[in-house]
Amino acid sequence: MSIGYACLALGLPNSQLRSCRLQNASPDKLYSLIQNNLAALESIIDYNIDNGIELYRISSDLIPFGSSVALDLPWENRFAEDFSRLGQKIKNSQMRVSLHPGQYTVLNSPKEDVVRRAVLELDYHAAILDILGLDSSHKIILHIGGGYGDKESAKARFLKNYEQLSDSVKQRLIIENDGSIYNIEDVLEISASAGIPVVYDNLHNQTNPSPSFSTDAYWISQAGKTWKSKDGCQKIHYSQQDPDKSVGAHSPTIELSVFLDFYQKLPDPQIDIMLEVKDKNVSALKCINALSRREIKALEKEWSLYKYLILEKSPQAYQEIRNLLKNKDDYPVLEFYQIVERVFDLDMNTPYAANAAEHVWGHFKNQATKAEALVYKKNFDKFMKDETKLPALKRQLLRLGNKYKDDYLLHSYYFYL
DNA sequence: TGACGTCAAGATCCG
DNA sequence: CGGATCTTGACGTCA
Repeated sequence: MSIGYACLALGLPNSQLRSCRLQNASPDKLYSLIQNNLAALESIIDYNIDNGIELYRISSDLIPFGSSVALDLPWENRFAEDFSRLGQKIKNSQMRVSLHPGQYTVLNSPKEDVVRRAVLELDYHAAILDILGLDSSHKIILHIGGGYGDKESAKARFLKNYEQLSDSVKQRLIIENDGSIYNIEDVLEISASAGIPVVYDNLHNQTNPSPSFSTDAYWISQAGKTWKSKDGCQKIHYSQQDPDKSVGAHSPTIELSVFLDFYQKLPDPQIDIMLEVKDKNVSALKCINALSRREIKALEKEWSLYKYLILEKSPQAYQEIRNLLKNKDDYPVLEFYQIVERVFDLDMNTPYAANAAEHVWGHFKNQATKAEALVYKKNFDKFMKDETKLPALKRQLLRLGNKYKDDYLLHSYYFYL
C-alpha cells in the first residue's frame, strides 16, 4: 500500500518545472528547459525517497511540447544518462510512478486530427516510462473522452482507437471514471471489452455517479478485478470536495478523519492511493504518517515545517503541539494533524501573524544588511497598519531565506501553504 | 464564444 | 532597474 501525490512538491527548493510559449520553443530553449525539468524531477524523486513516499505522478510537462514541437528533438538520446539515473533511483527505492495526460487528450474524438494528436501524446508519455526503464506496473492514466451526444458510439470509438495504440502504451494504459460523462460503470464496461485496468476516482463518482448507486468500497472491489499481476497492485484516486468551490474542485488539504474513515472501508488495504489535492506532498505525508506507525521523529520533522504557520494562526495551538510532542515514546499522529487542520480554518490575526513574522525575521537579523533590515521594518510596520498584505511581508522573508540559504526556513510550509 | 483547469510565461505597472 | 500584479497561453468539449 502506497500513498502518493501528483506533479508538484510544495516547500521543495529547486523542484520547479519550467516551460515556454509555443512561439519561443526553439530547440535550444527546449533543451535548456528539459535539463532544468529533469533536475527538478530528481529533486522530487530524492525528496520522495527521503520521506518514504512510494507513489508519485510525474508531470506531463516534463518535456515541454513533448508530443508536438519536441517530437523532432532527440531528447531521449541527449538526456539518456539523466533518465537512466532517475530510473535507477525509482527502481531502487520501490517507487511507483505514473503519468496522466490532461483533459485535452481525447482518444475517442470524431475528429481524426484530435485522435492523431492524442496518440502522439500517449506515445510521448510511454516514451518517458520506456527511457526510465520502468515496467508495466508504472501506469498512464487516461479519461475516456467526450460524449458527443451519443455515448455508445463514443465508447465504441474509444475501443477502436485503443486497439491501434502501440504495445508500449497499451501495456501501461489505465482508464478512469470522470466527473461529468463516463461514470464508473461506463468505464468498467469499456474495461471488460478491452481488458484495460480501471482507476476508481471517488470524487468523480460523487459528481457523476453510475445509475446503480453503490458504495466506494463496492466500486473499488469491482475495479480491482480489472488489474492483472503485470499491472502491479490496484490503484485508485482519492480526493475531497473543496467546500468553497464549484462541484468537483479538489480540497486545499485532505481532511484526515474523513480519509481514515474512507480507508477503513476499503475492500483491500493494500491498494495504492493517489491523492488529488492542492497541498500535494503535504497531504501525502499526513496520510502516510497517519497510516504507518512511524516514530515521533516523523512528527517532529513535520512540526519543524508547520510551526511558523501554526504560530501565525494560533500561539495557543503552538503550545498545544509542543506539549503533545513532549513524550518521545508516544506517536500522537491524529491529535497532531487535527490541531493543524483546526488551526488552518482560523482567520488571519494581525498580531499573531506579526509575531510569527518576527520569529522568522529572527533567522536573519544578525546577518541582514542595514538596507534589508530597513525594508523589513517598513514592510512590517505597513502590515501592522493594514497597509500591506501578509504575502508581501512573507515574500521578502522568503527572498532573505534564499539569499542567506536558510534551509530550515526554505523548506517551511510557512511560505507555501 | 466563454467556461472549464493548470501552471508558468509574458506583459504591464509601480516605486 | 527589480519586484509586484495582471493577463495570456495551450489543449478539446460543451453549454
